[in-house]
Amino acid sequence: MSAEPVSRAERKKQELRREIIDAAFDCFAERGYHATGIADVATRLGIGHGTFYRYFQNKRDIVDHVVDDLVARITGALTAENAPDAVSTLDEYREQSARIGEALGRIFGEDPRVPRLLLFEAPGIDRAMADRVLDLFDLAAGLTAAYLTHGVELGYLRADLDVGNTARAINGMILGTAISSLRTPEAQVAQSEALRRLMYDGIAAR
Amino acid sequence: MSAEPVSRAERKKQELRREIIDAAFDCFAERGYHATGIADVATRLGIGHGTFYRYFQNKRDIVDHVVDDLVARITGALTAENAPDAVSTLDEYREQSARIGEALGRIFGEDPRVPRLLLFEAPGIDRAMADRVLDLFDLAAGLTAAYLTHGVELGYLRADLDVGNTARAINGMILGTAISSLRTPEAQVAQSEALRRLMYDGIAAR
DNA sequence: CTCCGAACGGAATCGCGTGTCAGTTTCGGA
DNA sequence: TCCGAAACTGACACGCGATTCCGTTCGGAG
Repeated sequence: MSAEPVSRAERKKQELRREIIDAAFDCFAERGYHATGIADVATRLGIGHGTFYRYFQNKRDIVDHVVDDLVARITGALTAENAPDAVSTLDEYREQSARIGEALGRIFGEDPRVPRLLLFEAPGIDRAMADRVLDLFDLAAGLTAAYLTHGVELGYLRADLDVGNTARAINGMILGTAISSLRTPEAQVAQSEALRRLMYDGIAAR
Repeated sequence: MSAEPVSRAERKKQELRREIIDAAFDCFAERGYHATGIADVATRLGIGHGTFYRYFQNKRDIVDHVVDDLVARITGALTAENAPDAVSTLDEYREQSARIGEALGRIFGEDPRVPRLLLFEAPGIDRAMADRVLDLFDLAAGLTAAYLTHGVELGYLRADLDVGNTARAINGMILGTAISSLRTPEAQVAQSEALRRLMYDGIAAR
């Protein structure tokens, strides 16, 4: 982008940095944060664990980078190509939510290590990390709320909708889907469909 | 119940055992499992940490007992005085779910340490502990599914309801409420109402 | 009051994992 | 081919916390 001193060696360095982050993700997600030592991460890459400290301050430092990565991927999927004001009818909205659901399903369902790290490991590391996870939930709730608000304004959603709390409820269902997929990844699609059905039709007999 | 050799000293012993479990719960929930040492738990009670090992095998052992306690409290609230077949109309069902919601709200909302320990600390301890948490989710899903099945059979719920997956979606919303209550405990009631509204009316305009 | 076994406390032990550092290797330029 | 700088390595030095162990205290039976 700006600077251009990418001197071959510099590129190698960035590449190793990436690999360390990926290896750390693997270890943390598989064995758990507390159970993996720096040595484990290093061994997985076939480097000495001293080298690790040339790239990251300490163990706590790297898990932040790992989570940065995940958060970026998720917010990317959430915002990309899906502006709230791109739709104007209930049916279009339903299609859009299916699209978003698919994107999330791809991230969470395709690799169980993602939800495992983000939902099971991260919150137990630290107060600070737990707060990051809660921040992510808040961010997602804000996003969902924006969609709902848009729908209320255009009139295809109930006028008396409690936008904020309904958004949290919907995100809760998504969370539930992500967690279920830890045990039964194959049920994910049906789960996602049931979720949408609940949103649009409720559960009551007509 | 059965035996009667409760020799005063024996009662004292059981009492201390209880106190240790409670103190451990406090410490784990406040500082986190990995951050609290046995010494912290012992100090909080004013006993030597050697004494701890007269009551529990090791650190891992006690957290199991702490979780046992929580699980018992939750399943108790879930099953007590709320049999699925106690209702026969949609309105009654709605009242019953409100009652269950209140019971859960009392447990999760009244003391944020409960959801914090159960949802944020426990899953990161161990695979085994993570499995216990997932088991609890499954149990809850089964329970919710029983309510839904009953409603479908009596005809006040949609005949084509995907019972299992809808149950998981509903539990997800409850989960979302519990997590929200970590940051905004006061919103819990509104959250719970929005959840029920979503279940019964959906989000679409009429 | 005396004695004995159980309960207790906390100093000492032990193992483990983080983070450091001095010696070694690699690499690019001259 | 050689040199210096930068990167890499892994043995080592901690510190920390779980668990053990033994001298001391307590409680209640005789």
